[in-house]
Amino acid sequence: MNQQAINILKTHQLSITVSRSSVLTLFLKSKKALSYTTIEHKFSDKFDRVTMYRTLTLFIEKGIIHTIPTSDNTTLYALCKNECTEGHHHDEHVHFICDDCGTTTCLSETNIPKIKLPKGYTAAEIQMVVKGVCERCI
Amino acid sequence: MNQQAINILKTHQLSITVSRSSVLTLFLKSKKALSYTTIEHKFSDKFDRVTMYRTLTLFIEKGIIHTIPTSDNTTLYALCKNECTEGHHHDEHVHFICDDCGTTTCLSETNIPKIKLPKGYTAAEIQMVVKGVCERCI
DNA sequence: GTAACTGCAAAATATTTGCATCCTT
DNA sequence: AAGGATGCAAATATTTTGCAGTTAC
Repeated sequence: MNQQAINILKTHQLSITVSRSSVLTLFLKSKKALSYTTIEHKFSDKFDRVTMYRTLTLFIEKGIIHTIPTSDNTTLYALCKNECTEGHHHDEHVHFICDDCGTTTCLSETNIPKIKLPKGYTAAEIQMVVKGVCERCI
Repeated sequence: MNQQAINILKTHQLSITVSRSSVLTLFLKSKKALSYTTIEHKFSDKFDRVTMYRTLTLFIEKGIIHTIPTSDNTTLYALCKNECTEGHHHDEHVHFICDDCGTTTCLSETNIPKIKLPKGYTAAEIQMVVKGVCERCI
């Protein structure tokens, strides 16, 4: 089992199981956002669909991964950065979805600019998704 | 039937039917984003679920409505502004989701700021969703 | 050993498709 | 009248729940 994955699980006081560390390792390796279908297919021979759902739900609750909103109504999951704590996501970077290869990347270095909201509105969380062509598909 | 709804349908060369104008009227009246469930419940006694799905899909194709990405994996639909044309959405404003009342509003006056992407990335479409407290829930 | 995790079966929910009928143009 | 739109039935896909067996600690 991947040591980094184990550490993350320990940090969040979760028991170390094969399915959890496998899913986490996949995220750590791929370094991009993954759809539920991708994850499920990757492990369909090893774990049950239900376990996948429960694992992902748990990771979201614990602030280990977060969902990325996409306009085409698919759910994408990506690793949170360390600042995420349980129940409160700080995900202040831009997500990029490539129209060509379909890959979603967290542009960790690209911060979301501050914006001025109309009078009366208070922001708690901002998400920004850019679609276009990524560096690998130019 | 609402005349404004009829005009929109005509503009997009769609035949005028009760279900289409009803759905469109709902959007015109509510002036906020609506979930599929909301729309379906509103008309469950009048139209079939299937008709709702087909109507919404058609409106999206024609550039009449667009989907709003949300982090909690629900799909929201909102009216496009006039600049939207078939197959190509220009939806360069910010969407605001109120954590209190759950309402999603299109902040038409708040434009999405230009951002600098990493080398190699080209943007075609940008979406920005802000969560927080809206003017009605302060 | 015990509490938590997993797998299986099945329920509940959401979405899509085919086809006969009805409505718009 | 003709083509498109709708409703119904049913197929398919997605997500959730209950419970018994298994595993981590």
